[in-house]
Amino acid sequence: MPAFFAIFNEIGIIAQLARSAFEDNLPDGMILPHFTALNHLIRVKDGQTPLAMARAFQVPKTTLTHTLSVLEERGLVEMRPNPADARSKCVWITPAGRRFRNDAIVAVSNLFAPMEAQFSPDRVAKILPDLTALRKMLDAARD
Amino acid sequence: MPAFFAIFNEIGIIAQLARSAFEDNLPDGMILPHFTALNHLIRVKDGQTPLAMARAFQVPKTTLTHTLSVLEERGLVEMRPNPADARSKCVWITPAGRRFRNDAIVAVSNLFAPMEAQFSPDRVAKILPDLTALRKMLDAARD
DNA sequence: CTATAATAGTACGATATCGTACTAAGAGAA
DNA sequence: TTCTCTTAGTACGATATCGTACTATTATAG
Repeated sequence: MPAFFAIFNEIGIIAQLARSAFEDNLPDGMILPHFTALNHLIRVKDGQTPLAMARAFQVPKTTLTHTLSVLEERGLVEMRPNPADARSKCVWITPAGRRFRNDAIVAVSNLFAPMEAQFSPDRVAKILPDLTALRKMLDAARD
Repeated sequence: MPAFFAIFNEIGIIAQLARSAFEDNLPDGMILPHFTALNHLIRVKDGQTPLAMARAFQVPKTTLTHTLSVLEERGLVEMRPNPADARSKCVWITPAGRRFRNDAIVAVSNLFAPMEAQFSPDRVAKILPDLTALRKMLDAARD
């Protein structure tokens, strides 16, 4: 029993610490989900629907509505009607949104840089596949 | 750059999925932090101050105040004055709190059991030290 | 001993997350 | 076409998290 318990516990703590450290490097009032949404729009593509994004992040769609409304208020994304479906919308990142995301990437690089001395990228690369397998297992278990 | 980014991203997703799955197995209205607090009081010891617990969980003390007030309302913990310091309190787990925690442990065991077929405890044990090292590094970086 | 600083906890307000219920629109069956 | 079911998004309310500011108490400097 304790094996999974221990590992998920450790992972939970790491997620919390990493998130905290990351958010300390974001401008005031911005939090991880704001960055995550913008990053997704660039890494995957923009013009997606809010629902598609909610599924990608595994959060309820009401949570996404809220996150996007914040980003829209701050001019980091733009919501346009979906030409293919009048119920729906498409989310586009703005130039300001791109700038914000790029600045955050720089900040996080500075945050991680000193860690590479203690924890080599090789070592990171070695655990990543196991974590990915773990994630896929949980994802599948979610039926 | 992408190494740490990728690993913290994966860890964040796993934490979210595991938390979700875990909370689905808790009674209505109870969430992970409620269990975490009770579990800590048993695994470490009860009679601790709220501040000591807040530090252990790396959350603001106001968050702990809220969590403990919920647990107290539900009769799962008891707050008593700290005989050594009149500003302070001590948190004691009640028999109902112990029952709740034990039930949750059983539920989570059932949740993890089917996963052991796909992800052996051996494999889990192999990544755990790396995760612990990662956690300690983040903890230290937090100055 | 007294004045000041530090500490434990809480009150309060802002924002985040999420569940339920609703509206509007699309999809499929008869 | 029309009736029904599903889907996309939002409104709303409940709870969680967290920062700031406050009170009460303790520790420390002088």
